[in-house]
Amino acid sequence: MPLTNPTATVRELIREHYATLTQSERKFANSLLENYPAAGLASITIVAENAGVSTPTVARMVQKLGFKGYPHFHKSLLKELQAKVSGPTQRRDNWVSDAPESHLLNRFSQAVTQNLSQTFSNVDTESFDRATRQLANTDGRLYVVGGRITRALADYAFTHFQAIRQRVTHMTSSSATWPHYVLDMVEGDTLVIFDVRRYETNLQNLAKLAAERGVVIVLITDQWASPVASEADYIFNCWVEIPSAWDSNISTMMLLEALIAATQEEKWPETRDRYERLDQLFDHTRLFRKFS
Amino acid sequence: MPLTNPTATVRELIREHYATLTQSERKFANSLLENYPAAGLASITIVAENAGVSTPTVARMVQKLGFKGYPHFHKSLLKELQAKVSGPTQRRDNWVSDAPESHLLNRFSQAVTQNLSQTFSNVDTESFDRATRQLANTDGRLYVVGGRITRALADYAFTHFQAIRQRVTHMTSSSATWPHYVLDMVEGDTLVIFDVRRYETNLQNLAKLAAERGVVIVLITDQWASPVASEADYIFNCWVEIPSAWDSNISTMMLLEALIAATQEEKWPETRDRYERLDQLFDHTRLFRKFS
DNA sequence: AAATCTCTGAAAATATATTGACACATTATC
DNA sequence: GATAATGTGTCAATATATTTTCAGAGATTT
Repeated sequence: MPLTNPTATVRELIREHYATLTQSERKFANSLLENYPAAGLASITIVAENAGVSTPTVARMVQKLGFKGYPHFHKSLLKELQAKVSGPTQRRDNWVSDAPESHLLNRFSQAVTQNLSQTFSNVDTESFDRATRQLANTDGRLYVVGGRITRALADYAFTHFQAIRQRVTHMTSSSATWPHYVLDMVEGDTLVIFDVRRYETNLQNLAKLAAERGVVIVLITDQWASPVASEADYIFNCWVEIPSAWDSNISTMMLLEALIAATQEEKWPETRDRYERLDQLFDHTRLFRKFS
Repeated sequence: MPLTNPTATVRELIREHYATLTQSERKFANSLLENYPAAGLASITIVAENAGVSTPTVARMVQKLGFKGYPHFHKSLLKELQAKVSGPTQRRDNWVSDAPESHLLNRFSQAVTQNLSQTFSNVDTESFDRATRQLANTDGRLYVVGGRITRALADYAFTHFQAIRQRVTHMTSSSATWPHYVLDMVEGDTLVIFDVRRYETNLQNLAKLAAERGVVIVLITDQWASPVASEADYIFNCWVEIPSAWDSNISTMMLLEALIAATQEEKWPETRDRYERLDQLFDHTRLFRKFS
């Protein structure tokens, strides 16, 4: 029997054919509906056993539903699951309205959306929260360092963390000077390392030296993880692939900003005070226009 | 190898072991994470094929994760799925899977998505394309400058543009030195200015001086537009509001990366050549690990 | 109550999945 | 630049899953 409706979900197919199902076939159908779709994603043997029926019963029933055999049924269920999970991601409301789909901006936005989504869903919340508390801890110094490309992110991090808390240091990207900083690192200090591919050997050495001195290391890296990971206490992976010769750091930036926002929230009363004083200083120097 | 943590989800296990995975194992890991958990619920043959690796690779990897074999891994994934579906709330969007909706990460991600979407749909494609051609034009010099916060973005832009084309200058954020640069600016040069609130008066002065000399000005600013806009030839507005005391620069970064990507595409043959030479230089200096 | 029909699961036959052994290719190391 | 180490896929063996066949158990009809 061909599929009456090739786009129907298995659930719908079962409803549709329920009347023609035999007793033990219904037993399986119920078992599947009760735990949908997981109860149909194992092997026919296991699935049958869980439903309390024999394997031929299951095989016959899926054929009744219009599938060629159990594997066909299995594949169909899987596809449904896939569609459900990737549903929101596929939603492309980020298109640039007046450009064709193939315009770079649209290709780019799609890749970026994908990356952000991946990055977000791979953050371990608990780890994030603990890292935040560590970053807010002003008992120790906070060091920030980046590589060739990520230097800019380290700089951005520095600027913001400096506004939030005291005792922040940006280690310049010239690795020759790093030992000078390490000299003063003590237990309880925090070192934020940005390292995306191509990973820099110097950063790994730095991490090792810092770890030896009891410094807590927060690593922000790409999805493949820098070798620094072996020394790091907190690791955040950012998806960075875009259709281009280099890697995107938008998700890296997002993770960084999220960390900054969380740290700020953690230290709020103190931070507000700092912001106000900073504002007064700006007013005084008249370097900036008042925002209107 | 025993399971280090028998209650960990497969996703967590992958994260935990990611550093020790080999290249093609990661290929599979990524494929699974991208379509989790569906991409791991078919047979090892199909799963491997979808990820573009061989079956033994998958088998070896799941053993690394601590499973006895592929069937064990499969069963584990299934159990997760079952637990999740039968859980209280079924709604899990793309956002952080294991965090409550009110967690900062989720609030943050929502705001960021909103900003990116706004920014994208407000880009004028034609203007974008023309700006790209301007940025790719090596007849004139390309100057990049930013403000207090956006200095980091200017730096990022500089690093990338320098890889793509010749004749790029990053004007340091110390405004005292800007007149020196202006001295050499001529018609046909390009000046990329980053200015988000609070807008800096010096940048406006700089823009005026540059515009007088016939320099094409590309402005990347926020949704309210910096006063530099009146001097600028190309204006890109980025949505920057997040629930925090400061502004987010993720959409700014995205727009910048899009411009870089487009410029690179515009000049592709030349750029590829530059990248290759850059790679050789890196190989030579051995400052970086080869990506694996 | 006998005959027939339908349903069901046991078991064999067949197809497919999984794993292990090996050889080649690639990458690190000296 | 040679050598060792590691990673990867092909292939074969083994195990497991799937389907088919078939005989017996119930239900239904005559």
